[in-house]
Amino acid sequence: MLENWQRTHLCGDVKEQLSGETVTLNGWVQRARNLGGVLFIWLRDRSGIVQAVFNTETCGAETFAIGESLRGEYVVAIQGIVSPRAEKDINQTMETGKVEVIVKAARLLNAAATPPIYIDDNAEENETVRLKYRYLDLRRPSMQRTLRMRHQITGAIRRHMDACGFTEVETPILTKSTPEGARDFLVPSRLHPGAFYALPQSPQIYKQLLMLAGLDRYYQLARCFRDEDNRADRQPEFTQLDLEMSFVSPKDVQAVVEGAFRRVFEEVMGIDVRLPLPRMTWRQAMDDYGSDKPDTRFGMKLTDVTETVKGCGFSVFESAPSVRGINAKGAAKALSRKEIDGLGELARTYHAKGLAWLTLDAEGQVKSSFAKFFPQEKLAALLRVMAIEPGDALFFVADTPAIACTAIGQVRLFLGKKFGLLGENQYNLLWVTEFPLLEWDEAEGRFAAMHHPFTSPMDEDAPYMETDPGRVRAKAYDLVLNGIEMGSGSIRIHDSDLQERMFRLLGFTTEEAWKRFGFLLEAFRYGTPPHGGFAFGIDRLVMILAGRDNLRDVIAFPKVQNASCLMMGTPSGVSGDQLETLRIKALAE
RNA sequence: GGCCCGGUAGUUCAGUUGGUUAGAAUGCCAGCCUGUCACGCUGGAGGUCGAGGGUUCGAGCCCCUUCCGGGUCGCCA
Repeated sequence: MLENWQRTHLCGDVKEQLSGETVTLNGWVQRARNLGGVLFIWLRDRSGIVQAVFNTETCGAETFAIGESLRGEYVVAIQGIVSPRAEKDINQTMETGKVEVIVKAARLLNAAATPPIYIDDNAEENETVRLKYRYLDLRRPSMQRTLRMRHQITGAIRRHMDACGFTEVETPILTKSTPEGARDFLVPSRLHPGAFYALPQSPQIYKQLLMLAGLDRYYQLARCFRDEDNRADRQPEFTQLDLEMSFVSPKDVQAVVEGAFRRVFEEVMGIDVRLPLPRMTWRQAMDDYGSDKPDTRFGMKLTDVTETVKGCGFSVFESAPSVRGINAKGAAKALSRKEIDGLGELARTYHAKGLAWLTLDAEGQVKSSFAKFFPQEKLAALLRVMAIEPGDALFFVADTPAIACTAIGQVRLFLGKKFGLLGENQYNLLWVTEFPLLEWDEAEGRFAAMHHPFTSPMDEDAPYMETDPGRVRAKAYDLVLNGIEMGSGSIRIHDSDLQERMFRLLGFTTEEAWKRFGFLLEAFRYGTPPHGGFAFGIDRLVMILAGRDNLRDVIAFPKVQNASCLMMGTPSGVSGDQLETLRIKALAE
């Protein structure tokens, strides 16, 4: 079909070195400028854009007529001679701007309807339009760069895992619904009317069984599915690096994961990551940053002033189990009263009842929402603990420890962003360790696994599982990058008795546990090696490294917030025949 | 499920206190033009103001409902 029209070069590679050579190029018309007797066509392919010149004197009337017919996004092949441009005609803004291709012959490979969006990185089309015509949107150079970067990242990871002796194993997409965790996507079974497969939320159980099977080191770039509400950083289907290792302690798993990150940063970003990464316990992260995924690119750490404000006479502080504060250095002047009110709104979003504030201006004048309730010496003590200096602004939240930490932590993040404390090209990776094994589920009235029900308690805490479950820490660890949770892992329970104790803690009877996970408990009896692993989100990593702020930009064909695909119209209804085959009609009646 | 923001030519937007035939830019179509590079000039076509209902003499604008898109809380082991 292409015959002699197959390209000899890519558009972006047409530079001065090729001057005088005859080249054949294939690509899309980026823009056509017709000046009458001469016309300029910008030709684009994945490598870049180059200018082609049609001139009646150099290409003949027939070829010129083809050139005149060209419109945006037409697919063409051109043959011509690479020619340096005259000094005055050089386009400095173009990679290939010192040359152009003097067209000798051209062939229209395919016409194109007028595209709804212009293919350009500077275009500002609404995302709805972009997603409906995703295949056009992906023609934009920035989108192609991002997808190539994603490929580089997964490539670096695969090379690292290979070098570490891991075996990639594919686990089923059609799997079994699990009771804990997120909502499952279900697939009806034709051969078993009324029964359903579930799409995997993660290959968790399979990878543990692979350890039992003696694979020793497994990994997979696994597609995972969760039927929950979406966010800028949450899609219903996503990809994670999933890995599991036998005969290991947390530091062995962390070493492999760290190595993967170092390799990615080195190969893709040219950044040297120093190992081992910093560690921080969950307790310390919550106390200092008010988050289990601390952004350590700036300080403004939290201070626990619960003790300091005892007996201060301000009932809001005194009646709360915990009072946490931050000192925004030098922010007193920069924050208007309206902005401070806005911070209060922010704190309320995270369930704080309010935000107490105090500013000290350069003249030593105090303004505050609460100081008037304080006796002089108590206020002085508080300001001393907060290390206040003229120009500083203090903020406090009084509530349960969890709410106080989270709310003031969010105020901290907001202020960090506002005052430009988040380094542009700074990447702070760290481990958060010693997570609690359980968290209290208010709605269910029982403890729930913080990580998942196969997570091992720390040896020294295991004795308290029955007597004081809330204090038990887990052999669980998260990797955090710039305040975003990249992934989490743990050492698993490999002992059937301990696993049964865990299920009991989560409110399963032995019978229920066996019904749900019988195959796993059964398997554990046949010589399970101690094992542990990790999983981290590829999409989020690409998002951060590509400098994007939502996942849709790093996924070729993403879903929108309500989990539909604007391009294909997914999900969609199906025919009555299909429903009948699956017995779904019968089920509904 | 809650809260917040948005929806007007293909696209990006403007549209005053509710007042004549809803505008601009760009894109598109046609004509002219031999060195443009966001080419230029002339002309033209292009609208269910997301949808439905209401208030009003009169609604793009006010009210209600609803759909769609975004952000977020809950949720996401």
